[in-house]
Amino acid sequence: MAEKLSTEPYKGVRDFYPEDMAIQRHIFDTWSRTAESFGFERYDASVLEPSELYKSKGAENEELVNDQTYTFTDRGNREVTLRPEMTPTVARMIASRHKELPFPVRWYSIPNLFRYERSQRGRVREHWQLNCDIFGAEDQLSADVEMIALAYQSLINFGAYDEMFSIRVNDRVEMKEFYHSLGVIDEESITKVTRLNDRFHKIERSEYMEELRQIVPGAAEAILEFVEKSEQTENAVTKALNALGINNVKIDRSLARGFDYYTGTIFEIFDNDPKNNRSMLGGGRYDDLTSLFGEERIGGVGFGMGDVTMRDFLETHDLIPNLRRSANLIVIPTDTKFNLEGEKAATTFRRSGVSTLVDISARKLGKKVSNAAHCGAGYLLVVGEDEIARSEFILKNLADGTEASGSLDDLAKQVAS
RNA sequence: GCGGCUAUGGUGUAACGGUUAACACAGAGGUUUGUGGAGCCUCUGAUUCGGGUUCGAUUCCCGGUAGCCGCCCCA
Repeated sequence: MAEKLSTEPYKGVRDFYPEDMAIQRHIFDTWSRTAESFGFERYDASVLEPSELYKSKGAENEELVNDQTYTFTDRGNREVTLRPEMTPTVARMIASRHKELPFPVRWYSIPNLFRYERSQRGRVREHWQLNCDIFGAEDQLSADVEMIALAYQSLINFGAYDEMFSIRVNDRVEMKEFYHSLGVIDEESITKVTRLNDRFHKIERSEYMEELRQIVPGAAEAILEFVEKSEQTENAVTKALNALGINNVKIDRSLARGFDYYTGTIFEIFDNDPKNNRSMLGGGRYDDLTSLFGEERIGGVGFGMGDVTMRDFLETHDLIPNLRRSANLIVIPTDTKFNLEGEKAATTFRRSGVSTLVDISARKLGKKVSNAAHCGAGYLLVVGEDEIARSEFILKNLADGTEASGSLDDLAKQVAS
């Protein structure tokens, strides 16, 4: 005997058994439905991209690509990366057709993304993400507000209530103006403060202040006050969201959102449940994603939300509905020698649009009936010697126990209606 | 990359260092053979791997591996 292969999936990725797939479909369906209800169009691309796409933004990115992505060399000696995020891809696609697209463009996608990292709660090596973007809108405020409203609505469409989550909004332009007003001008200090602010809710106040004083000795008190009181303030985005009836939104000056392309509004949605207190979704405004491709600058606003964090949220708040899906009709041959007659009968029902499964197992009739009832089918049809001989069948409604008899065509019409 | 915790049937759990490793669920079969989810009966099936301590290890120690939870990072 050869050495046994492991039944475990590859490190950090998941198998989707039917019960998991049902949840995954529910998440994807809800995402699509929400995005399309805002008039967004779906796009997709390959998981493979040339590595330059991710390295082009400087040495920092090169390191990121080398350490945290799946990158390999193909047989043609090209360096290839499994996409770790969707934004560069969609920027490439937009840049490629920017002359023919009717801006503003509203696009969404549900790509699978890969990152080479140690997995932990809420983070695995392959995940799916709803990505929504509005490109090239002149009215930036409206685009920002619509984007956040879409994110909000998707959670509502999962059955969430406002109290379950909170939307936190910040703005990089406003932060910069604030720092400048304090005389903090150099980029390095601003970057350090931003990075520290990102940990504001995680660390002790004293630790925060200690580090802050080291970076900006003269402005530490003012910054602390600004961050601490941010919830009591508002800006154009939060006011507009309030006007749309979205009230679980707050300014959060500690919000940082990494250090890449965001240039204006940034936002995250947090789970309010202490058991799952984490960010479920994040996004923001970027001025320029396309000049890398030699095209004019096209800005936009977008967000991404992951399937893993979404599922954690739904489980935490008990928002996963009963998703059991079985065939609507189970055909039960009384003996395996009638299985093919059963398949024949099933064909009639399937052609009428009734999902139909033939129980071709060797179990006894009583067991088959039990199973049909157990798996949640709506109807069952027994196919045995008498029925075949007379071409007349009995259809049983499992919900109320009633029976109807007739030809297969008649019964199929009845179930279909 | 760093740290902590865990590892027993398919799943979830139990077992003072001492008989045949227990229980529940799931699965298979039966309940006298053509009709309901129950009940009852039966069966299948496990100590992650490699060392060590011991008369004896699921239990204690060391290491590997894997998983989980943090840190770093977060696209």
